Amino acid sequence: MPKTKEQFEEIRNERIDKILESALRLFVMKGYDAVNLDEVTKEAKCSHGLLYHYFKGKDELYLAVINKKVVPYIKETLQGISFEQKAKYVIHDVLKEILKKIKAVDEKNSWKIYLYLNIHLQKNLFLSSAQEKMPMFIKLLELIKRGQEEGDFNDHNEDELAISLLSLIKGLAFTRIHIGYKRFKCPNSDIIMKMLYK
Amino acid sequence: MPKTKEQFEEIRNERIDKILESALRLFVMKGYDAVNLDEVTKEAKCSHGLLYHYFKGKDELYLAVINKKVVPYIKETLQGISFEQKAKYVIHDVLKEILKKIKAVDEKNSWKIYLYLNIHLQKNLFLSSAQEKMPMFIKLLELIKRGQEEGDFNDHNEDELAISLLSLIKGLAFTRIHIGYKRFKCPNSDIIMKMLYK
Amino acid sequence: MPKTKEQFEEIRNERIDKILESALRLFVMKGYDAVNLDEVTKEAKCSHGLLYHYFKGKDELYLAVINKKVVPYIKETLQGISFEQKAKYVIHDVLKEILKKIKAVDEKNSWKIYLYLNIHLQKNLFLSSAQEKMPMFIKLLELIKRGQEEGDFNDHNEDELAISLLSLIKGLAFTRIHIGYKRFKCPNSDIIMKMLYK
Amino acid sequence: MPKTKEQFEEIRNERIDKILESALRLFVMKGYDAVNLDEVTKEAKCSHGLLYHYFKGKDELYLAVINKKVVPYIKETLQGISFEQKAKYVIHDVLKEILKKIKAVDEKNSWKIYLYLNIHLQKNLFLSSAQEKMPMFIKLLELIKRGQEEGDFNDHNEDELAISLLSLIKGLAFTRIHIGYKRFKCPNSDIIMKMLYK
DNA sequence: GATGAATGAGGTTTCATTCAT
DNA sequence: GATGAATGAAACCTCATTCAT
Repeated sequence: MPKTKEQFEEIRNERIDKILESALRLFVMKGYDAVNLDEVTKEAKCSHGLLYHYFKGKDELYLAVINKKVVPYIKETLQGISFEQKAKYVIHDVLKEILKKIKAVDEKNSWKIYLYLNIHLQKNLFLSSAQEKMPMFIKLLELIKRGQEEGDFNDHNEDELAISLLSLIKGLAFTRIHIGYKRFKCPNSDIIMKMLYK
Repeated sequence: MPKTKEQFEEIRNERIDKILESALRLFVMKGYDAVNLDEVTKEAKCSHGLLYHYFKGKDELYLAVINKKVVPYIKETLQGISFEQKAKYVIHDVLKEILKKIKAVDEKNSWKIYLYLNIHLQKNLFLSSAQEKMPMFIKLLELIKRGQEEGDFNDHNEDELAISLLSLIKGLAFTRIHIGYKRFKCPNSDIIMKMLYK
Repeated sequence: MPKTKEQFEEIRNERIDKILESALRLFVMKGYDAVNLDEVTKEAKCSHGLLYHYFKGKDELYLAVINKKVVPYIKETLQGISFEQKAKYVIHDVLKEILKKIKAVDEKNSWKIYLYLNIHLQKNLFLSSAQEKMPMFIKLLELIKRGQEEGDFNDHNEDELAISLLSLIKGLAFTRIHIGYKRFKCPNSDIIMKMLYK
Repeated sequence: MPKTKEQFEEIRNERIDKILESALRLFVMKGYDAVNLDEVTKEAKCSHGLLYHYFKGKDELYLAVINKKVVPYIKETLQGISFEQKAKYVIHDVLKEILKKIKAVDEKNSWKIYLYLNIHLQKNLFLSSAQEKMPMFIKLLELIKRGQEEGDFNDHNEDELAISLLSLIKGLAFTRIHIGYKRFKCPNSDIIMKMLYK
């Protein structure tokens, strides 16, 4: 009995997902250049041919990881947060949500956060053009300004504050990944918020 | 008559230094794997042969950059600081010294700081064994504990605080490098110290 | 639809065999170090990449030549010989069989014999550990001892006799190879057996 | 006080000798291609420059080893032998002399014999033309013929006998070198002479 | 859709040789 | 005579990518 269209579709998607997951892990752990596609195919248990069937090349695979895995994850993570509240609550909520993910036993959370911030803090690679970057950064700047106007945050330059915050989180994700679950002590969100408060 | 030992020594050192400087820049800007030795030799204006005359290979070149350029620079940077004072002053002094370097027009400062922290926060590469790591981290832990005992710092877990601090600084150096001198707004050390204070 | 396993297997084996044959010839004619893989690939009409697809490196290629080409050949050559007879007949049979091969027009025979004895008489290279050596030597010792007990062989030290015999044969193969088919006068097996007889 | 001409001469010769000795050992142990001149200079404790001051290159160094070390040694070894006696006595004397050297504790003896025979049995290298080869071989052929006429040797083809003899000796030297002094059991010259006798 | 053989450009490394002093 | 720094061609090896089936 031949498979239905849906079944084919499903197999297809599973295969693509396997490749993306393997690629995600490896890109995070070793960095773009150190990854070789042999490892990816081995981990995803597929042939070179198939990988190239789905992705035009290494670059596009990387982009696909970002667009299919990382960005949706970040959106989902932040989707429950109300941006109507006072700025300090918004930022605190975002921070708590992200730290919760970083602390999670499942490392994948940290991978995605790390990759996301890595892209947003880097002026770089081939993807620079393909990727409209910094939306998160812009949003954060607005929130900080609002927080200052609302009288909650200190008067340091807003750029400084935003960069500090993002750098810190990226650093934490990086450290979480490379130091392992057990040895990693995640700072409380309150510690971090102190940077912003008056 | 052969050249004197001193003459050889001097030629040697100059050439080695040139190579190390080039390598330092490239390792920081592109990461270990993305660097190819052609670039290094081109930048250092020497042949492949010479590079291999002085360094056994890419690995060893990287290690030499760390040991000859980065570690001494960090030591020098911190050497004026008195560790006799109260812990909060020590840490603040260290922080100020490091931020001053990161803010400097000369990018090299940030390179070295970035590489140093990268190694110390990474459970890593081939150098893991060759390198007794984490001495800075250990020292920082002690200082934080002392600061807590002296009643200046909050009671958050000291590991958390240390990792946060180092991650933040590394992130700043990274951002400074990749975002360029002019666009980079370095946070004031007071902002950062807030993470520690009660 | 992918190629069947059998098809792949066949392509693979043909190509591998071509490479091994080229490598065998070159290793014998020039020695391990003088061979460069360019020659091998040119002779086997394949790319560098393919060679490395099948063999991890030069070392492994050499080992594969031994294990896939030389050892089986020796086994096959000696397989018809009955080891039940008196020792002097066994050795004489082995000798005749080997000399027949060395005298053959097709040089490949001498290559394999030469390489085999080269390995067995050398306390050597990288393969020392990977290779359980000297089994032929051990066997030969036993046969010589038996021949002495049977009253056919002289009473010289059995080690001396074995080494002489193998050295001689290796020398003949070497000479056959480097002096060419026509100029080579292979000694009669009777001449050689005289070394052993009373 | 300046050195005299003779003193300079002596230093010079000592230096050259050191280089030749190192080269000899390495050429024998590793083969021409596997030797690199760095090893030679290291072993001879001299600079690259000096080596090239005395020898035009690797080829010439090899030739110098042959002409300055190997050939004189062989001549010296055989010089006491009377060629007036019956052929069988001449050959036996030569054989005894050579085996005595191969058995000697000092490995150098075997090195030189091995290299000498290697050249004479090989149709080869760059030196083929530079080197009038085979004089020993020619001489041996004459002796064998004479021995046959004198009724002592068997009637096997004289070429066969000569090649067997030289191959055997070369094989022994090779084995002696690579198997070590202690494990090597040198065959008695009588064993070998049996190949020739009626 | 799927396979893995095959390619070749380009990276890393080695080493005979030259050279200024 | 003597040094060792310097060169560059050529070796070894890797890996993104293509291709026939």
